[in-house]
Formats: sequence, C-alpha cells, structure tokens
Amino acid sequence: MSRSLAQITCKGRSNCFACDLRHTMVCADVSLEDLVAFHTPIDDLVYPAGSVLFRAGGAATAVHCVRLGAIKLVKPDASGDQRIVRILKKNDVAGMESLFSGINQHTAVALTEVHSCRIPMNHFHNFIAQHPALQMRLLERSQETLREVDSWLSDLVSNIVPARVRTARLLLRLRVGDSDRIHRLPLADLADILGLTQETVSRTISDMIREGVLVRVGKGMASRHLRGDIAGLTAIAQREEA
Amino acid sequence: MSRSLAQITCKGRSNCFACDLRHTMVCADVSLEDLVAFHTPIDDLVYPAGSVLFRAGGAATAVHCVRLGAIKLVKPDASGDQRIVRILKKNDVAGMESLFSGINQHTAVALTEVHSCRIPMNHFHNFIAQHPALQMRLLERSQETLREVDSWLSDLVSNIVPARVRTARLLLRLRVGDSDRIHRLPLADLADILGLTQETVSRTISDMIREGVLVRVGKGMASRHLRGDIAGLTAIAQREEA
DNA sequence: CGTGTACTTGAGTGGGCTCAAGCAGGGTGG
DNA sequence: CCACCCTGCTTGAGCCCACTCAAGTACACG
Repeated sequence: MSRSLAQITCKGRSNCFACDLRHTMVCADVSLEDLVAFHTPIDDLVYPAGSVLFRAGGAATAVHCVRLGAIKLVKPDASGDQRIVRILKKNDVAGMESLFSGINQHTAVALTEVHSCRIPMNHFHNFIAQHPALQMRLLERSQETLREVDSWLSDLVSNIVPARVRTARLLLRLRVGDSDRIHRLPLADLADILGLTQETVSRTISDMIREGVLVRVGKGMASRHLRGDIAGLTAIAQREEA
Repeated sequence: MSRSLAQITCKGRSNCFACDLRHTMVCADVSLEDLVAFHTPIDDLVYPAGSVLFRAGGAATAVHCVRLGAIKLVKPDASGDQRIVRILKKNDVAGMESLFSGINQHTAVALTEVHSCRIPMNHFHNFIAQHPALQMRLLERSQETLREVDSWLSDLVSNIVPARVRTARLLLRLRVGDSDRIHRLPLADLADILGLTQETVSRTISDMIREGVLVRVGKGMASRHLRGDIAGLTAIAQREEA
C-alpha cells in the first residue's frame, strides 16, 4: 500500500491531498498514510441550493465537511415550527452533534450550492477513536461552536433588544470577510434566525436602505448581496441610535 | 506510591474516591493510580448562594466540577446587558468553554450553595492530553451541552412564541427529577433566561397559579419551590391553549 | 418595628404581529 | 415576444401582547 500520493485520483471520490482545507479540517494532525486508508470511503458531493442534506429525527449516517457554500441548521421547536439555530460555512462540519446520539438533531438545508465531503458515521467514529490528536481538535471545534451559539443567544434573539438592533447585528455577522459586502439571505431565513416575522425584517431593512446604512447592489431581486456602512451598522448594533 | 485508598483523606482537598460522582465525572475511565497522582492539587470548595465563581473576560485559571447546587452562566451581550445562557447542575463542568481560549466566556454565579471541585486549568490540560478516553468523554459532554443550548434557542427564546408558552417550557425544565416539584428561581433570573421582563413573568406565573396549573408550596417567599400540574404545563408548552 | 428586597398589580403606551393588498422580476409556455 | 403565474418582497391599517412606569404588598432581617 505504498502508491504515490499523486496516483490517488478519485473518480467521484474526494481527494484530501489536493484539498486546500487539508490542514484546517478533520485531516489535520493525521499522517498521510492514515489518510490514504481513511479517505477511501469518503464521497465528494455537490448539493444544489435548497436541497436537504439530512433531516431532524432521522438516523445519522454520516458527517459532512463543508468545502464550499453555506448550510442552515434548522431545529423544530417544542410545538413544531422551525427555527434556524446555526449557519455552517466552509470548514465547518455538519452532523457532528449526532456523533454520539446517532440521531440528527437538526435538518440541514443548503443555502447556496454546497460542496461537501461525506464521511460515513461508523467510519468517522473508528477513525476518531484511533487518533487522539483528532479528538482534541474536535473538542476544540465543539467548544468554538458552543461559543458561537452562546452569542447568537445573547446578541440575536433577546426579545428585550429591539428588532432594529438585532437585525443590524445579524447583518454584521453576514459580512463576506472584512469587506462591506453582506450576504443577503432570503427574508424568511433572516426572520427564522432572529425570531421575527418577515414583514418586520423587511420593514427594518427597508428603513436602513432609506437611511443609506445599507445599499442594494445590482437591482434585480436575484442579487444575493447588499453593501453596508459598517460603522453605521455597528453603531446601531450597539444601540447607539444611529 | 501505593498507599491504600482509604488513607487518602484530604484536609480541604477533594477525595475523588469517596465521591459518588466518581463514575460520571471527569474521573471516569481513568485508572485509580492516575487519579491518585491527579487529584492532589484539586480543591474542594463551597460557595454560598450568590457568589461569583469566575467573571466573563477574566483569565480562566480553573474548571469547576459541580457536585452540589446550581450555577447560572451569564453572558454580556453586544450592548452590555446580561443574559443567562445556561444553568449548570450536579455533574456539569463550569469553565470548560475556556479550555482553549484561556478567557472566560461567561460569568458564573451560584444560584444556591454550591460545592465544587476546582481543578487548575494547566493541570486539567495536561491530564486530558494524557488520557484519550477522557477526551472522548469531554467531546461527548460538549456535544450534549450544544444540544441543550440549541433547544434553549428554539424552545425558550423565540419571540414568535407567546410568553406564556415559553414560561411553561422553562418551568418544565426546572422540575426536580421526575416529580411535580419545580425549582423556583428568582423572577429576575427567569426573566433573564426567557428574555422577558420581570413583570411579564410575574403576571404569567400568577395567572397559572390562579388557574391551578401551578401551586405555591409553603407560604413564605423563602420557598424556592412550586408544585406544578405537569400535564397542564405540557399542554400549555405545546400551545394547546390549556 | 423599620428598612430592604422580592414580588404583585395596575394603567397606559408602543413595537412588532396579523391580515391583506400590491408590486417586481423571472420563469415558463404559448 | 407577450401573457401568465409564481415566488419573494414591500407596504399599509389595525390590534394586541408585552414593555414601561409606578404604586403597593408581603415577607425577611436587623
């Protein structure tokens, strides 16, 4: 089993070696030999926007490493209606939360086209068990996620905080990198994140556009981006009545 | 280093061997010998109700294993005011979220008298590094916490859901075991969890008492318990207009 | 017995929800 | 190319739940 790395071209299968995420993802801290043995059953998949990766309540058969695009994790509340609890981007792993329970906690829906590596759950389990360094990495990641969710809780969904402020906070989190471009999710999604109605979010954003804090980029409704006055948004986000 | 276990009586220090939590906590999956070496620097502490175990933003010097009582984790939001993001009970570990960052994410306040084992952070770190089984356990725990927080998000703080419903859901989570007794936190705490005002929570609970879904136990305000009609509360929690 | 803390209750207001109509753009089929 | 619809968004009118402000009560403690 000592074929050269270059030989590992995988038809329909993922190629961890060519992956630019190699050092930040699951694979990091793992030797190349192990990786060769590991990566065999991993599928390299493409999901169109809107498709469902897995559904809450179903058996968790795999985890997905996101290599491109964004995914929303939706959780049904005690009375049935859905709530977005997290958004996954490049480098995130979907399905980790079912690692031990075996049952999906969330429904995962692709927001954009998504490229992901699908790792069968039992395979993943075995692999983790054999690589302590990986365990630490996953633990660290889990804690990161926890921190993220904590601030969603305190920043985004406090009813005590006015809709306008929370919306500004969310928009700031949807920046692409450090630019002033902002991902424009469908209203329904923004509403499901903030716990507001579509109408309220629409009004709030329209107001901001009128004030010039936000600018529509392009003109069609197809444009999934806004341009934002970051300083202005930040002021609003801190309740400084911009 | 082979003194008998019984000899290890620790003045002011914790005694893991006598601990009834031995098999559910950090210590589980670890050999007794390792434990002897490990437990030396662990302090066995008692915090009175209301005291602060650690403060958000400060350096994380230790983790606390809760052996008795309850702790609230409070997180300051982007504009300064505080929000309760989690409640820790027996068997939970406070401070885990600073394991990698080194900085406390939350302020931890004792809700009741709290008995905890204080494990210095660097010590904890070393110990984890040497015990893979422990890593897996911590990972599992971290995921559990994540699940917990997710349902706080979807069940408790959706503004879309009326205050009455959310309050019922929270009360159900504050049951002691499977009984009909319910921990009665101060109004201010309930409000900070639900993202409501004290007045609203007070009115909601008073209504439930009038309807008989809740019953005050004892009479003084010192009583930190209620008795609840679980079926009734469950109905309300599911929006079935009970 | 007075003071403080926690809770209760009331009156009035307002932010965000509901219901509902209207609009834009982008497909699709004729 | 236009007519059509369909989905996503906007905007308005009215209402109601929960907030605000404020006064009042009950118990706990010194």
